[in-house]
Amino acid sequence: MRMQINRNYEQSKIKPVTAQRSLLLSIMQETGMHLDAKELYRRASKKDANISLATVYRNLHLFKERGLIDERHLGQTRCYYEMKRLGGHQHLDLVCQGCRQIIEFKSPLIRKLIAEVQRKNDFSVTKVELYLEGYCNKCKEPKR
Amino acid sequence: MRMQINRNYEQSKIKPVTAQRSLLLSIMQETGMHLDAKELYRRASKKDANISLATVYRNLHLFKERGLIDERHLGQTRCYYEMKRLGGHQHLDLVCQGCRQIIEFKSPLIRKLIAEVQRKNDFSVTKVELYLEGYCNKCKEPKR
DNA sequence: ATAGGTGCAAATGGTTTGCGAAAAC
DNA sequence: GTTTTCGCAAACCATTTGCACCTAT
Repeated sequence: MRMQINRNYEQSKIKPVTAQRSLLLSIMQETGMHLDAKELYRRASKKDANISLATVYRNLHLFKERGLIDERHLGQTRCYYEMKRLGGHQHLDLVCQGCRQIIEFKSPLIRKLIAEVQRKNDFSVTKVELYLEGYCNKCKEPKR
Repeated sequence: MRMQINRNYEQSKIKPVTAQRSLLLSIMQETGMHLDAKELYRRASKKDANISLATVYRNLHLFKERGLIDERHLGQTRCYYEMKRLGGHQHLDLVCQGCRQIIEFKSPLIRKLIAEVQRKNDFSVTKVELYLEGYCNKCKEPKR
């Protein structure tokens, strides 16, 4: 099966350019939000009905390793992925237990906290995962 | 199978007192650190060779629901559990990618950050999961 | 030509669940 | 005696992997 190949990631560190990789990256770029593997697979399948979930997983690992995307867990058993942002991409995710929306929260305190950890514990940070669960303003009134 | 029952959790909100529940809670209390279900099961099996992993899982859910323990993910597919601490138990976990140890880090910045979220986003926080991955002072010099 | 990627189906690992036997109250 | 839990094995779900085939370079 031969496909149109979008080479707009050629300058990146991804070695062999394949149709599947182009497709996956362009979906992630357009989407600009957290996607899990299944959802990415669902969206990719609309353009390439033969793409397999294994390919999605393999390439997510590759993209992560090459620093193109970030992985977050957000308290789920599955993982979420999103394109890496430039600059201060440190943020806190607020996961609403009512509507399941994910709200991003940025604050200078996050950078300060990370700096404090590095200094006080001599710990060199490579990955930041910060999230809170609770109820957003629309979903207040928790069940109990 | 009849066992000695430790009733020291009778005042808690756990409805029927069973030998398995007493055992599991006492192990968690003695241990005072992050345990995953398998490790808790391993330790419980030494005292009660017949206890099943399903019972461990079911009771971990129960304890969590009743507010006796906290659950954390720490970037793993499995979950870790620990007894709930009194007062400002908010902390950040540092997960070392070298030796896999988990270091707890406390800072007033954490409370400030959470307060800021509640105020600025009108988000009512019910669960806090904060962790960083990286290399501890002994494991510095990441592989690449 | 060849290193490496892909699809498929099977394997894995943590967690959950249906069910009949047994314990708690 | 009734309600709930327990142990077992099977089911689940996200993810990973072995393998034969195919593609990019």
